[in-house]
Amino acid sequence: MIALNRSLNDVRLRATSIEAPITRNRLSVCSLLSPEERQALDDAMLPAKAVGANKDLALEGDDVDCLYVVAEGWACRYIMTAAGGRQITSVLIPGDVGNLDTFMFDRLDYSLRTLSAAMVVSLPKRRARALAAVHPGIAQRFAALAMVENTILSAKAVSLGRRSATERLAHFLCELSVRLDPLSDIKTQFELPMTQEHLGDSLGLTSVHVNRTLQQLRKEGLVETRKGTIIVPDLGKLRSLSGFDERYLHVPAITGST
Amino acid sequence: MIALNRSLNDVRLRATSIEAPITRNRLSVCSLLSPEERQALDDAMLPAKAVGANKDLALEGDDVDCLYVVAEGWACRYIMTAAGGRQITSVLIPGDVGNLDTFMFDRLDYSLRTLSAAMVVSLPKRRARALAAVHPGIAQRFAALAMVENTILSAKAVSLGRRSATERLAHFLCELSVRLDPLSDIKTQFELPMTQEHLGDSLGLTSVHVNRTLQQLRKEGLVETRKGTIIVPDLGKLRSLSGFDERYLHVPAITGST
DNA sequence: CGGTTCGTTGAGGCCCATCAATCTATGTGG
DNA sequence: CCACATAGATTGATGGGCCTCAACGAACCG
Repeated sequence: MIALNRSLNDVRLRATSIEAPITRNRLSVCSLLSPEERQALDDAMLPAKAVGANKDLALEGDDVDCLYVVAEGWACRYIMTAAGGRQITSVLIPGDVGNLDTFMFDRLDYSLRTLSAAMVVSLPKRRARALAAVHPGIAQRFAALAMVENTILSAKAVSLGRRSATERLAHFLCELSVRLDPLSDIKTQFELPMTQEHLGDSLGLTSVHVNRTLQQLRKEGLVETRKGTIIVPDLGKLRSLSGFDERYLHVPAITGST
Repeated sequence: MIALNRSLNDVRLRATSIEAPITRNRLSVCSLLSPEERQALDDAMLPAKAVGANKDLALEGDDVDCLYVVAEGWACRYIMTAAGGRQITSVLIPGDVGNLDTFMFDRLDYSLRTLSAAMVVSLPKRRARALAAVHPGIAQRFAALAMVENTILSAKAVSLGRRSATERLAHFLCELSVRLDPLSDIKTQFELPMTQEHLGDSLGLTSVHVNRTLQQLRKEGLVETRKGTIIVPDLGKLRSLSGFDERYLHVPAITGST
């Protein structure tokens, strides 16, 4: 079972054939939904669209009428300050819903942008609301996803508020290692389609300091980087360095696995 | 202990009308719920309990079986880092649900503590889930509250990641001025039952630097402080200084007002 | 009065930002 | 194939915002 789910490549291959149902979305892929609810959600999704890297899907202030699901590739939510600073508030990986809150609100409070080339699936807000009004399980699914985002945002607040640059970066990598492969906690290597500037905008640092911090981690043998992929030789060390505790991600509750 | 007794008396005076329904909670007080849904939620609430200031209601790692609603007084969620740092991830004001995510998860990812003396109402998790499984409106209400918390957490990430100490403090005060009185945006004075250390733990600063930052704001005539109350002579200036835009709080969507 | 909590002030230092230059990899057009 | 452009990674020098440590003041209460 774990072995089946371990390979992301399988899923990605299937997702590229647009005819196949979109399997990588955290809205409907959940054993907690009834089969009818899952089917209803999948039926409401519009066909996937290909988007290039560093493209804004929507801008802060927009009235968006669709939920965007990142089926493939990475994206992010970001907010600009008056002074021109950029803060990435969420990094979105395959399966994530980019603008969950559009389910409730009209105005977008952040901008939505791809980090890498991506496939994006749209779910019309009206249909999502209509489904949630009929199926309590779907409404609860929205609540569940919102609550996980809540814990991730809380963890980010802890990092931004109270952790050093090294700890922040290490913690972020630990978080990704779990989110990218929820069912195996031995994900010690993964592609990271983010520039050091992206990392800085996510971690509240400058790209220059991200660079130096990465060097520090490399020097201590905690990470290796090769052309956009991250290798973590000793996940345990990285976790203890950053105080990472994966339980806040609530993988069982979200995947529906035991 | 002594301070506790005094505070308890204080609260009891106001709370003597315990027979009356708990009106100050953002779960059921919402015109978007049907009258039956609202009634069902209110009926599920347990009687309010008085709690002193700086008391932990629950600790990180606890398996909590109730949702705690802060009916009166202030509270917060906080997370300790391995190094001993404290980060307040959310400040809870009257009406807020302290642990919304307990609706979905068993383990608490943060500690829950009062800031001032408070009245706390409990809603058993099982009853909340049972209600949500039957009433889609209630499930959506949980989703809506979680999504507002997400926008507040995102704004906090922006502050922690990209704003100076002065901007952070100013932004936080602007946020409170709206949250404390959603229906009038002219709330230029309010009680703030937080020490400078509390503020520091919320803003990712030390209490010493909060002190200096407050002095700065006072010197510029942007805030006045009197015994636990904050006065904002010119809300517009404070807002533009901190880049505050109240729309992210989505007051209309949450209160159900137009 | 003495204890405690909270606010205030000062001196010194570090982490990270800022500014700027260089290097590398990749891609592009002639 | 080379000249050139561009994006991203790297390095150095310098400075500042905030932390740390420490002491003192103020308010409150037993």
